Amino acid sequence: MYALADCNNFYASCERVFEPHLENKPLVVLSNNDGCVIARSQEAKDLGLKVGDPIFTCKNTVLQNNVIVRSSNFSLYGDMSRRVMQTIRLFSPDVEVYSIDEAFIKLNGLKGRNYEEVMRQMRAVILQWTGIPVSIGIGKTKTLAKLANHYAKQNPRMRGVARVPHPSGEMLQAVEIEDVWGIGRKWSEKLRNIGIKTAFDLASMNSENIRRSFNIIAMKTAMELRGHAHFRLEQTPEQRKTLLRSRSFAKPVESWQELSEAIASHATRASEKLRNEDIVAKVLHVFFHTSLYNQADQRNSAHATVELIPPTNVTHTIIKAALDIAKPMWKRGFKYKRAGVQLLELSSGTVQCSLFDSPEEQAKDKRMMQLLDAVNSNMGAGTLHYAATGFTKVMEMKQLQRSPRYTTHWDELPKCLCGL
DNA sequence: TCTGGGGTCCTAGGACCC
DNA sequence: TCTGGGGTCCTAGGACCC
Repeated sequence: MYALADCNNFYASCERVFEPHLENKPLVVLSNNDGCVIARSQEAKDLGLKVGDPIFTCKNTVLQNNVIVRSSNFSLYGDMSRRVMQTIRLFSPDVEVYSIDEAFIKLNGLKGRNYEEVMRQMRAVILQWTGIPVSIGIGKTKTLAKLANHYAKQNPRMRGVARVPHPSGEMLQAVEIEDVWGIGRKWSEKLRNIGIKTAFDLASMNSENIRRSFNIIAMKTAMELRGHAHFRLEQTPEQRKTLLRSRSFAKPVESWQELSEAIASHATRASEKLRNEDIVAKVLHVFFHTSLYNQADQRNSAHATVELIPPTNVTHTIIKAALDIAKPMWKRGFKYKRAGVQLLELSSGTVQCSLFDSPEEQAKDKRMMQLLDAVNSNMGAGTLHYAATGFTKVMEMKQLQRSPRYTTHWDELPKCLCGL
């Protein structure tokens, strides 16, 4: 048996933990640079605000309903997530952290006990210790646990915990096809066209037909709905295959100076991430482009790939390689809106050196990176950085409404929540 | 005026091998 | 008109997830 614990309106709930006066009010959290809605409180959902809506198109709804608007505060969300996950681990050792606000839990260790009861208890503890409300779904497969979770959220009378019953027909009929885990917009549309409208309908479909019309994942999803497990709990995450660092600019960028600083910054962040995971990259991809909403003659998109020989995670090596391939692609006169650096063919362990590599140089680079990481870890990110990342603040985000980083910065600790 | 930032997997088709 | 039978690797595009 599996359970899925999913935090309710996670980012909005995090904002509320330290600002209880936001309870029961419509609240949205925006993407980087305050562009789009990425999270909503229930009240904001009820007003029809959608994830992905550009905030400037929602102006009327926001003003008329006094919707509270917050910039994203990932330091806070990441730390709150860690606390929730830690609490979950006290109830079962078999936990897969599936996303920042969700975890699958294998319930086998709880045999003989009433699963719903234990999960209700866990839910209460998480709420008490972290202030975050969660919903929990229980089922024979991960897909069914997801489905039960969705059902719990839709039906307040479940008080946050639902379990797929035997027989499962009624609950499966109550869940729309697009709400099934693994069935997205395109497939839902296609399925609806052939009369498949609910989870129950999909579970009743012939497996081979599903595989032919969609793919093997869709087929496995249908089988999971019938109670046959195909997706396992993945506790030790597989080594990542790619790593991307990119961002839109708060203000469009025209000069090579600013663009190069942005690319160097992304290269820096990506390299740090590599070292953090003790892996190296063999392939580097750099891209930048103007706004997708520009007129055709004002659009420009550039990307290039280069092999890193030997594979590396050294910041200055990656910055140099990135700038070397980016420079010839930059065109004067375009307003660039986004840039990024992607690393591929990642691997861990020993690296095959090439004939002309110098082990002495590599050892030196390694010591330098260790020192760099140690300083930045002790004294704050960016304390020590490469000049190539610049001083123009091109990477600074527009974040007008960010709440304090209550739990991760000494200067921003909450001083008093009790009104004294 | 203003439109996020990450990931994974599967499939088809083409190029190549014997 | 007829035109072998197996493989692998790579890439682009499209689907999905949060």
